[in-house]
Amino acid sequence: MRSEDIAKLAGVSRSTVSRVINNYSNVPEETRAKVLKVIEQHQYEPNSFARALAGKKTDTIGLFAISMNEKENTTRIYQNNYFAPFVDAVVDTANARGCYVLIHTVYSPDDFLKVKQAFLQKRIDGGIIVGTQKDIDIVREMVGLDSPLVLIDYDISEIMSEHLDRNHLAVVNSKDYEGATEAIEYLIGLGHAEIGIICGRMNTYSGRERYMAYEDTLKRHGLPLNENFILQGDFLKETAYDEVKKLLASGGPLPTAFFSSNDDMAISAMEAFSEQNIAVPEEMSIAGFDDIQMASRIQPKLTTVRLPIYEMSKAAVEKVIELCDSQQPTFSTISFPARLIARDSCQPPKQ
Amino acid sequence: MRSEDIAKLAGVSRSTVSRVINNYSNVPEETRAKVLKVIEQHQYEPNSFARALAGKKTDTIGLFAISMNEKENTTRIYQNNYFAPFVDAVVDTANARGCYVLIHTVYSPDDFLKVKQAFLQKRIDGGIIVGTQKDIDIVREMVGLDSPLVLIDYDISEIMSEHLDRNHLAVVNSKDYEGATEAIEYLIGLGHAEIGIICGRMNTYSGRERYMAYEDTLKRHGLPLNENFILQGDFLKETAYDEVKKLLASGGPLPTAFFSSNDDMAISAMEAFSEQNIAVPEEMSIAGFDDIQMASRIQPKLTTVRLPIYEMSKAAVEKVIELCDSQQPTFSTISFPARLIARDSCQPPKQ
DNA sequence: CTGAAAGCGCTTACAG
DNA sequence: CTGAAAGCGCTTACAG
Repeated sequence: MRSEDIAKLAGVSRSTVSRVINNYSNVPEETRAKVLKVIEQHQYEPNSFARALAGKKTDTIGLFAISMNEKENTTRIYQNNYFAPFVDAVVDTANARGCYVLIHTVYSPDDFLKVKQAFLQKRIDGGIIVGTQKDIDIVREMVGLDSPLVLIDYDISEIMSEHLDRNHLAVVNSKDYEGATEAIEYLIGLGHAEIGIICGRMNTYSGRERYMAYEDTLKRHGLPLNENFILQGDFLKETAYDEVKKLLASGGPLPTAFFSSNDDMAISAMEAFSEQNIAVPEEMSIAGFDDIQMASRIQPKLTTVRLPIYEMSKAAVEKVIELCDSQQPTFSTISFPARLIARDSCQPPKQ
Repeated sequence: MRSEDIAKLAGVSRSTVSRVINNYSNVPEETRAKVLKVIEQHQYEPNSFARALAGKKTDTIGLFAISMNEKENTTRIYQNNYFAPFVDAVVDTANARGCYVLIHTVYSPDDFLKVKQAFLQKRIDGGIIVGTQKDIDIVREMVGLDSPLVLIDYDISEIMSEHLDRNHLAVVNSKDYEGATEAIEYLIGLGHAEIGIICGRMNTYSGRERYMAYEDTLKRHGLPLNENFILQGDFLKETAYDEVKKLLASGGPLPTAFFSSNDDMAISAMEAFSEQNIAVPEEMSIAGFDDIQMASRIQPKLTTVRLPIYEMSKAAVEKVIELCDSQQPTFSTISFPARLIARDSCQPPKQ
């Protein structure tokens, strides 16, 4: 069934059929009704490719999740507790706005070709990239494609200094620095003076921000920065588990609290401690970041920093759509607060 | 940049450009190289819509997650521990096969229009539907669209009796009945005689299968079926929590073990019990179904039935692609085993 | 081996 | 208000 067929059946031309489909105002109500009736009777839907070819939008946005450093065969991306809610929220919002979403994951630099193709082949009106690593070259390349693009979680100052701030681009961030600061000050307020950190991947924006907040806050409070208490994680639970075990095995002194750069690692750390009979929170306080679903379902319930993922995703979707609609290349950026959710995994240090 | 431009630059016709893009054999190596060079220089990618219009495939498959009974504003679909891994695995497999995936969620019957449109508008070559409820009318309608379609988790006998088994259709299931049977027999083997169940949504195939396994197995072993121990759940954690609390509040006798139709509910039940100081597994054994990520990270680690989601998803993707490629309408079905993973949440009943 | 031409199914000036 | 026509960017018989 093509518009031609509908036209014949309704006794009009394809032009008219097209006009009613596209809601042109200059179609008499009677004609419109006649055409609409035939369309409904036959469940006609215009071929989306033909429409797109003829200049309409695709009504599809791309969602690309970058997860370069994930190890093979371990947690994949949607089981990744960080990405899953973004995917969830983006699809949700986009669907509600009548957009389809094309999803692609990127595990290696080669996979990037696919996301470039999605743009170049005109499969999508615009795209959202989440989880970009610190790699201004890739960002430059993507921005160079000159399609509406929204980056979730990327260092704005880097974009500014590279003068990438005047294309069809928007950046949506969360205030990780402030959120992490709040968590650490909470720990300090509880009386902790020896605070360790499990780092995230330092080549991501959030990984660095969360770490910097840790370092700055300790310094500001005149607290020692003990190298042994700075565990090199990568956001993955296995690594955090191993690092904690290693610290424990070393037999050296322990901090009284740990701030973990994400919940997944915080929970592994809890496991590692409890296996060594170090009670959380009695003997060791742990705070996480992200507030993943599991955080409130384990024992003790995890104190963490909540990321406003839904709001961020929604903003990202609205931004791409806005960029698709507007002619003027604009650059914009928006940052959402991340706030502490105090639960049961932290308490004052033992005397 | 269009094929026309490439053609000019390479000194050939569009036809030839198209031939090299589509890997026709009758292009001399020299010509091919010349064209390829220009293509690469300009990062040219053929417009996917034009290709599709001209008869090529879209190289896109649809993934539709149906979640009709989810309550508003509560767990959305990708945070849904059942769907997330399917999405993960499907995207993964499809991407690896060079396919894009178009995702859409269905929360209400109205949303179904969108999935129909995706087919009708020819946006995708074929689709995968996961989470279809027992609604043969919708299935009939989808199958009637006459596009390659794979159903994950649907009652095959229903399809057979409706004679829907000769279209571009495939069904991918897991052996929930056998898996649930294994779990219940394990409980029985441990010595439990009073076994309760937390039901899933009975309008889904897996909800019914898991329940039937429970009923049949108890009967086969001559064990009593106590109505009070049959909790009406719907796969959602909140409902399970409430139901367990209600049972506890009733003050009536308790079973010594519960089989929960999914892990999410099993974990809620554990919470509810522990809040009433009923120790799991000492005083109450609990077995779940799905083996979600959280199952092995909570205390006690949950005994559950593992669903081979990755294999199922992979089969689904391969099946749609196969259906897209083949001319003959075929019907096929494949069923994957689900097996018990015994962990720490079950033990023999207290004397 | 390769180009000219028709066709895929739409949309949108253009002309009336 | 509405139809004929051009055009979107490809692919693929067809003819040579």
